[in-house]
Amino acid sequence: MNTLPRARISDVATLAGVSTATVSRALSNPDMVKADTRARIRDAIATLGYVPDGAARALALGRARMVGAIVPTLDNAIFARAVQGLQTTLSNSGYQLLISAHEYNLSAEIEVVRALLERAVDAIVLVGTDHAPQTYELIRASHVALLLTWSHAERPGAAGSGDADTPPSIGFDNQLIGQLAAEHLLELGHRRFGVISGFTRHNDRARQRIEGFRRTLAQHEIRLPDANIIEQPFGFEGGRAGLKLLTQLRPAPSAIFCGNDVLALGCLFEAQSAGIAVPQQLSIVGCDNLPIVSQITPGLTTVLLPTYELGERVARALLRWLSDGVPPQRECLPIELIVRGTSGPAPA
Amino acid sequence: MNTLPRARISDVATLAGVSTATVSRALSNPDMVKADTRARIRDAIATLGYVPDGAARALALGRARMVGAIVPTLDNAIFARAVQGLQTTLSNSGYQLLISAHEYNLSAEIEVVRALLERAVDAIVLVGTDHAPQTYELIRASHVALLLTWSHAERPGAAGSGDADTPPSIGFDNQLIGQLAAEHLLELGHRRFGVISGFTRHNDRARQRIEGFRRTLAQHEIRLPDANIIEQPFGFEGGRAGLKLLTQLRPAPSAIFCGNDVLALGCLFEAQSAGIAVPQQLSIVGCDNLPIVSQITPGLTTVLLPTYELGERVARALLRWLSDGVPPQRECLPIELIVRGTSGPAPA
DNA sequence: CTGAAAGCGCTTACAG
DNA sequence: CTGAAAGCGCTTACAG
Repeated sequence: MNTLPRARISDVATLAGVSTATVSRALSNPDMVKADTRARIRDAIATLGYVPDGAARALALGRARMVGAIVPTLDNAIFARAVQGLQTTLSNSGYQLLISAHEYNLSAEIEVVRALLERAVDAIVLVGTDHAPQTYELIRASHVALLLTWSHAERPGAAGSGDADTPPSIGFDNQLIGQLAAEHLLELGHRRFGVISGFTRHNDRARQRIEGFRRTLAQHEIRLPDANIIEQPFGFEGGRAGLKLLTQLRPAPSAIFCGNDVLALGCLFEAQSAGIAVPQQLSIVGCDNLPIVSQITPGLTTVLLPTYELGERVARALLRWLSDGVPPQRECLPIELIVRGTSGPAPA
Repeated sequence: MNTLPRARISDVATLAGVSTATVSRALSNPDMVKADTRARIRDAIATLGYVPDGAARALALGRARMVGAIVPTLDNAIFARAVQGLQTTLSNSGYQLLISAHEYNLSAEIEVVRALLERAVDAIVLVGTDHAPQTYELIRASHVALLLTWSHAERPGAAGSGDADTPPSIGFDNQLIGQLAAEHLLELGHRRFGVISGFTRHNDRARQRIEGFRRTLAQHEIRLPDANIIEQPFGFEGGRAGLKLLTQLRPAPSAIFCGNDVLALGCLFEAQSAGIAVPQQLSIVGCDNLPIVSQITPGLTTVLLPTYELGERVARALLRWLSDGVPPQRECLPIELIVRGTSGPAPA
């Protein structure tokens, strides 16, 4: 319609015949303004197509109503779903989400954090507890709220700081994931195990899952040799490669716990390609419960992580923190093992 | 370390014994500042942990180095991948991505656009051409750059505006997608067709794909009845429901084109559940080429859309636009049919 | 090469 | 209920 420069609050004020202060109040505290003044302002806003400038508002207010989140990648449905829950919930409360991925590169993360802080976000969400000391330092110096997710945090990274400095976290008990998988497979009579995991360096979730699996086996007097733990890049190919390596072991495992469903599916597909019958000759347990895993045949036995809900919970905790100033309690969302066709009795 | 309030540029200036102007220059035009002054400033920044305040910077500069993108959903890997390409490329040039999803709700989109404009983004990316007039109006009044993607835009939505007002677009030829599917299936001898699509209302991509499919059939004297086009929510269940409906037709189709891979997979899984042999009794063609479709058996015949690259291209076009001021040319990325196991000769 | 000062577009005590 | 004015933390002509 018009090619005039973007309208400012002063344009609205002039057109409505009031001061900018009144326009501002009409926008943020409507009941401080007389009804018909408000109406004139409303009309002026409409005819000018006025949209407030968030940068100016953020500068004056000291808060931008923006939250930054850094996830390992968007290329895994599990993170995409959590981001979706986070975004939707924030959005409903007038907060905007800034999203970045670091693709499992810890030093990339530092730059991403800096970029987020430079946008004057009010809070930052990070996945897991493994982050560079510099990451923690930058965030602390900036006084923005920091919430860790996905892990039900122990003491974070290498920061070495006291308990008072531990950022709050909302996530899953990753050790329990490994434990549930182990208990299920032990019950089925398995005694030789393998693990396919993403790289554990800089990934506390992966380490904890393995640890929970290993610890539970140990309680049943079964040792899990290091050689039986294969680390692979996330992706179907990683799962395939993992199975190839595990089948070369003597004795070969009869049951494999995979760090997530993508690896588990890769493992399953490779088994099918290689003519290994699942679950007759090999049992597989994953983690995440992606929508696809209940569609394929056989269905994947896996641990359900409510990640969309995780995103919601994180958002709500953050919103409360930002408004009340009270930091969230550590929280741990319930998870559950779902048994499907890829796990069965150990072969004789 | 410290619990002092966040450092401002004046703190840095004081510590370094210079003016704020000099600090500002050292940050944005380093070679305007003498080397040893620069060094003192660098040190001051380091000891204070200073991070510039983007809100103030954006206000002074008139640009926030932020781009807003609105996608239908993050819950489809295909959008997640494009967002990933967009985010990575923007990030490398110092731009931050603000992301929102509207979950296929056109009026939700208006609010999301407003939220983005209020954050003073420099540009907005929208998927497809079907948007509320108000969406277009809001963006125009705000003078932010608007780039349409996924579609190789015809005239957008209901705006009814002249060609000069058509926003630039970078996307795919969605009609060609349907055409490639039709040509392939015709060559295999099929004569009875069905389509499973997402809802076409407010979704020009879906409409165009069907149109391309239908038009190509028409060129071969084959009519595609409306009853043979099933609209379903995106998701495996939608694909399953679509197949159930199509198999009730008399004559039932021997070949089905699905608007995307998720629907196609749902259709395939339902065929397997129902004991329909694919491709002996039924051929299926999808669109997207998700990673999973080459892993399953039989592999899915589909049209490969380079969506990560799309995200990159969109980002680069935007970056150029924002720096040079020259709006991007309309662009259409190459696509290709990939034949796998779900399509085969028509049954006798 | 550097500094003093105005200005970016808002909000909010402070007065009235 | 409303307005004048200061201030949020930067940047950038303008002088020197």
